[in-house]
Amino acid sequence: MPQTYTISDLSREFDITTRTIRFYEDKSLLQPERQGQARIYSSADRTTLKLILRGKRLGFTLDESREIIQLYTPSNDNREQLHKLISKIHERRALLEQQQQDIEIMLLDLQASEERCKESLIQLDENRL
Amino acid sequence: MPQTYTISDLSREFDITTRTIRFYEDKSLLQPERQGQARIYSSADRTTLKLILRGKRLGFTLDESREIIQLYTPSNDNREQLHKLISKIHERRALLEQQQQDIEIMLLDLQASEERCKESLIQLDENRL
DNA sequence: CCTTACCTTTACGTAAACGTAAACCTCTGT
DNA sequence: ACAGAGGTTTACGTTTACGTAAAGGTAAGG
Repeated sequence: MPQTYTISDLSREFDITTRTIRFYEDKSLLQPERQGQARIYSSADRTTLKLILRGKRLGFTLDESREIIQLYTPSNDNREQLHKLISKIHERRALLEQQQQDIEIMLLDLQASEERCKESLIQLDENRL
Repeated sequence: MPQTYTISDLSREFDITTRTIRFYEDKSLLQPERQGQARIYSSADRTTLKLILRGKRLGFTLDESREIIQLYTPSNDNREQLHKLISKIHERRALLEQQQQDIEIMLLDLQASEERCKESLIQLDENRL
C-alpha cells in the first residue's frame, strides 16, 4: 500500500501554501506523479519536502537544499562523481559546524542577556521597598 | 585610544562590500559617527557588524538580527519591557535549539551518505580486479 | 596641476521565494 | 441542475538584500 498525498494534504501537514509546493516543483525540487491533471505525491516526495523545509530553517536557499538532497541520494556511477560528492559533503559539514559554533555562542549571549534582565528586575523590586 | 575604522577597513576585514555596510546603516543597524562626510566606525559598530554577519550565517533576516542585537543591550527601564525581553529571549532560544537539532540530523545524514559513497568506491575498486 | 585612491549620495536593476488574482476544470452532495 | 470545495495554469506583484552604475567631493603624492 504505497501511501500517497494530495497537495493540500502536504500543505496542511507542513503548514505551507499549495503555491509554495507548486513553486518547489517549478524549481525541480519535487516531481510528483499525475492523476489526470491533479498532482499525487509519494512518501518519497513528502520526505523531500521535509528536507527542503529543514534546509529553510537553517537558512539555505532552495538551490543549496537541492544540492544537499542530491548528496543524500548518490547516483554512484563513476569514480570522479563520487569523489566530488565526498568533497561537497565535507564542505557542507564544515558550514554546518560553523553554524553550530554560531548557535552556541548566541545561546550563551542570550543566557547572559537574560540574566542581566533578571538582575534589573530584582533591582526594581528592591527599589520598591 | 578608542579604536576606529573606515568603511573599507571593515569591508576588507569581513569580506563584504562597502555597499553592504552602507545598506545596513540605511536599515538602521549601524549608526557610525561622521568626520565631515566620511563615516567613522567604533569598535562597538564593528561588534554590531559581526553580530549581523553571524545572524546571516544562521539565515536570519536583517530585521531578526536587529531584534537579537537589541536583546543583547537591554535598555532596562520598566518592568513590562524586561518581561517582554525575557520572553523574546526564550522564543529565540527555542528557535536556535530547533536549528541545533536540524544540524545534528543533517550531519548524521551526511555521514551516512559519505559512507555510502565510500562503499561505492570500494565496489568499483573490486570490480576492477 | 593631475592622477590615484579613497570617500560620498542617488537611483535604477536584480535574484530568490513566494503572494495574489484571474480564469478555468472536476467531482460531490443536495 | 447547481453550488461548493478542491484541483489546475498563467502571470503580474512584492519583499529582502544587496549589485551596479552615475556623478561627484577630498586628500596625498609626483
